[in-house]
Amino acid sequence: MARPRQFNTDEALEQAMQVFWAKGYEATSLHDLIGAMGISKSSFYDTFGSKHELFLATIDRYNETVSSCSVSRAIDAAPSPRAGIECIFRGVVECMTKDGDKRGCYVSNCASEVAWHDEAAAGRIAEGIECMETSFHRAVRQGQEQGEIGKDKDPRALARFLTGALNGLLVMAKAHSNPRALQDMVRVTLDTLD
Amino acid sequence: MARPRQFNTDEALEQAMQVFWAKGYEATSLHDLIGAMGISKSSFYDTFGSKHELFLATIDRYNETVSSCSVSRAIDAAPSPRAGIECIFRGVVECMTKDGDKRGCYVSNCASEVAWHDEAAAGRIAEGIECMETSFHRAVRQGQEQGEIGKDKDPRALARFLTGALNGLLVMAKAHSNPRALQDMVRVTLDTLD
DNA sequence: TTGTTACTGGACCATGTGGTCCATAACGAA
DNA sequence: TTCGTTATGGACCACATGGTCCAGTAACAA
Repeated sequence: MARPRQFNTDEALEQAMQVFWAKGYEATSLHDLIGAMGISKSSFYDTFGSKHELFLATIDRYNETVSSCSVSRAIDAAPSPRAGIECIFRGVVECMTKDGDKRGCYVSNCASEVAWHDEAAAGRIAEGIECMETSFHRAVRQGQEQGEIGKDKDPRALARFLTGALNGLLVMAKAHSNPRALQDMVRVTLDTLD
Repeated sequence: MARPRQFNTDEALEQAMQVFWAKGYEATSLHDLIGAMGISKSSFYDTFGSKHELFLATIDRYNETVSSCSVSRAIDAAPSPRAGIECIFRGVVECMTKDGDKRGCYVSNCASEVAWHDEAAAGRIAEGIECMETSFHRAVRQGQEQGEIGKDKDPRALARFLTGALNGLLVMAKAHSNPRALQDMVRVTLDTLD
């Protein structure tokens, strides 16, 4: 063995994800990527193989680090499971209307853009979606145990519904800058938990 | 005056929309477009100005011909407003799981891909979304008058919710090929109408 | 027949595309 | 010091990109 790796692969992957997230897969060029990653073209191909392989890797990374945590973490941080769910939806509305960050959810964006052209990506995207569902499922069951979510509801169905509603909210928010429409949507969504 | 127009502008626009719909804006090249439209590059630029102007025109066209009709039409064709709403959601599930047409909704795809980079497009996309909302709003009010949708609900909020839920369903369906998840989502969505 | 117009195909443009290759440099371990 | 490895920058590739321009052709109205 000689000379250990210099640049941080994870960090480069993170930067690449940010670019894909901000611009979309097709609209992102190699130039954009190596610029953001801070590595040379040669290193790029040596380490990540191709633009497409890199892309797949970023979805994996998102699933492992962002997706699997963000929903779960929000729920764990909140005073109760139901409050956690509410917090997620209201947080999305706030984030998408107030500041400039309208990127939405990476896996949701990928689903819209590439999921049905790109089999390899589709599998990973499905994993990401299922991961959200699982987090919601856990929250719903906990909420039901604590009596703040109707016990007559099917927790799996509710989790799937919440996952879909969240994705829908993100799409709406990208077009519709009117916060009232988003707030209305969230209100009705959250009412289903009663 | 001499020689009237030969190729049908509307038809060409329709074809262009189909390509953008199938591939997305960025992934569509001029080559793709003029091939599908069946016109020469020269005519393309003479008539439509640029790829981007053409794109905007396709969104307008979608709003005028597809979007404004599809939801309204489904509702009008159904035996009752509520049945119409149900029909739309179940239709999406069937369409996205059974046959190969996973393109989803044009305006929804555009919202995800370009809405927040592209101001000009965003306005038109917002119009499209509002159009869906309006159709749902009408259906909800009619359903309430006929007693099949809870009269205690705010029809505007419900319409916005349904619009969001539909968009969410489309995103889910692109990734998730599992029909049960989609059916679950639809069931909970439709339960809000009670 | 003539004039006007709609349209085409192809040449041409600069630049960008994803991708390969390689000589060279930096560096750490043996 | 030597050797193996990691990295770089730049040359190079073929082709695609969106876009312009124009000579030529086809069709119709007057």
